[in-house]
Order: sequence, then structure tokens, then C-alpha cells
Amino acid sequence: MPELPEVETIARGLAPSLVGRTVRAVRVYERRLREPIARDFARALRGRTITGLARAGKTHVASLDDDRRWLVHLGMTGRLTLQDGHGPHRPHDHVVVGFDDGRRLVYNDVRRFGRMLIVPAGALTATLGPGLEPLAPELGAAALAARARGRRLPVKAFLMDQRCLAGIGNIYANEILFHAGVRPRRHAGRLRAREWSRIATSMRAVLEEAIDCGGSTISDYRDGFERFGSYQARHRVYARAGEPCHACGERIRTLAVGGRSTFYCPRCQR
DNA sequence: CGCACCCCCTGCCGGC
DNA sequence: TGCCGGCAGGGGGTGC
Repeated sequence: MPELPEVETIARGLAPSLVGRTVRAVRVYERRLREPIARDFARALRGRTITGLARAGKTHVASLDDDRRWLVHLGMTGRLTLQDGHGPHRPHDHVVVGFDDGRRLVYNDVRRFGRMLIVPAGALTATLGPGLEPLAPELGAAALAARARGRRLPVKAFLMDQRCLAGIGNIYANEILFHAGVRPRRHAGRLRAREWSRIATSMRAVLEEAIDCGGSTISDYRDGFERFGSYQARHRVYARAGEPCHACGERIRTLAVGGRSTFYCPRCQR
């Protein structure tokens, strides 16, 4: 589910409600996620005050008052929602964190591809990996071209490689490449400077517009208050195989790149 | 060494 | 109607 715009939407939405709150209760109903939730997770979180909430790549990063960081990755189907009072325990609610204002943050994940752990602040970079922030001001065409130099993998796989860029997933890789007019199977190392310029511009434009829309709701995604995103209505290629291109009328084509469904307009993208 | 492939898990949808 | 295969926003390990 959640790529950079969805994670950003959730983090921005929840931050005003969570920052300054102190954790009163932690319940772990299911610790078997992509990696098991640590045995001492609840003990480490209980009593801590949240001092910040941000996004790094596709990961939520909550700062704690003991100089540690609480990391939450939502995988494909994870949800992080703030709820009032004591609603019913729903299927796939794996972790429930109660705060001093009576509200609770619920981590729900049907497929359990998510990740939840607490690390010292100093271990943050090592835990999250070296991927660059796509929206960082310094990440322009030159930085992208430098990272792609010599690499033969398809440019779409390059954009989705989290060790290179952190935050772009399947939906937005497709949409960015349509916006930039570049075919997804082009070798990353063979793109021209002007193509990297367009990709750099498109990356920022697509991700920022998607954030403004509260992300894309395909099926599972909801924000921190269970609201839908609306960017799916602006998708130009994703999941539109066989439908007419909004720009030229050509039928959108589909293929697999690195095992992931890929969509493009054969006329608009070269 | 870079990359394609398969797997993790559950749910849903379409076809037979 | 019911079963089965395929597919889904992510990521990591393996092996070529």
C-alpha cells in the first residue's frame, strides 16, 4: 500500500495528535511480522513520550524522549490509525498503543509484511539504509544520473530500488515515468541528461501532488484517521491497461519489470 | 556482482 | 455455487 505520499500523509496527519503524548499501555497481539516484533518492544515503549513524528522513505519515524526512534513500516497492507476510546478489537489489529489522552494508535496489517522496532537514534541510518529522499532539494538530475551511471537495470526498477531512492513504489514509479515521457524498460545507465532532468522534475511534481491529495487509495490504504486518499483519480497509467491515454488516446500497455506490473503509454513515453 | 526470480501472507476476483 | 489460479501498494534472500 503505502508509498512515500501515503506515509507522508499519515505522518503529517498524526503528528499534531501524537507529539507530546506519553505511552501508557502497549498491547502486542501478533509479533510475527516480516521480522518478529522484539520481546522487549512493549517494555521499551511504555512510559515514553513522543517528541516527533516524521517520514524516512516509506518508514514512519517517531522520536522518543529517551533518544531512541520507534520505526513503523506498513508493508503492502498496513494501517496506522488513531482511534478514540475502546472500540472493538478488529481482525489483524496486531499492536495497540494507548496514550495519556485516552486515545490509541492501532497498527493493523492483513498480510503482516510490515515492520515495527525501536532503535537508538544513532542506529537510524544503518537501520533505514542509504536510500536518498526523493524530495530532498539537492536530489536533482545530476544526483540521479550519478547513481544510475553504469547500471543496466530498467529505469523503473532503478526508481524503486530503496537502497538508491527511498520511498518510490510501484504506483509512483509508473506515474513518474509517464509524466517524464520515459519508457519503464529503458536502461537506467543509458538515459540522457535531459531525460534525467525530466524525471527529476516529474518525481517532485507527482509526489507533491499525490501528497496534496492525501495519497492513493487502491483498496486498503487509509490515512491516520481512516480517511481515503484521492490521487487514484489522477493516475494516468497505473492499473489502466487497455484504457486510452489521457494525453494522446493510445491504449495504455502493461508488462512486467522486475516482477512488478508496469503500465505505460507507447506513444507518450519513449 | 547485478539482477531476475521466488518467497513471505491474506484476501479478492475472475474463470471454469 | 465452489474451487483454483493469479494478482495486490513491499522487501529480502538466493542463485545464476
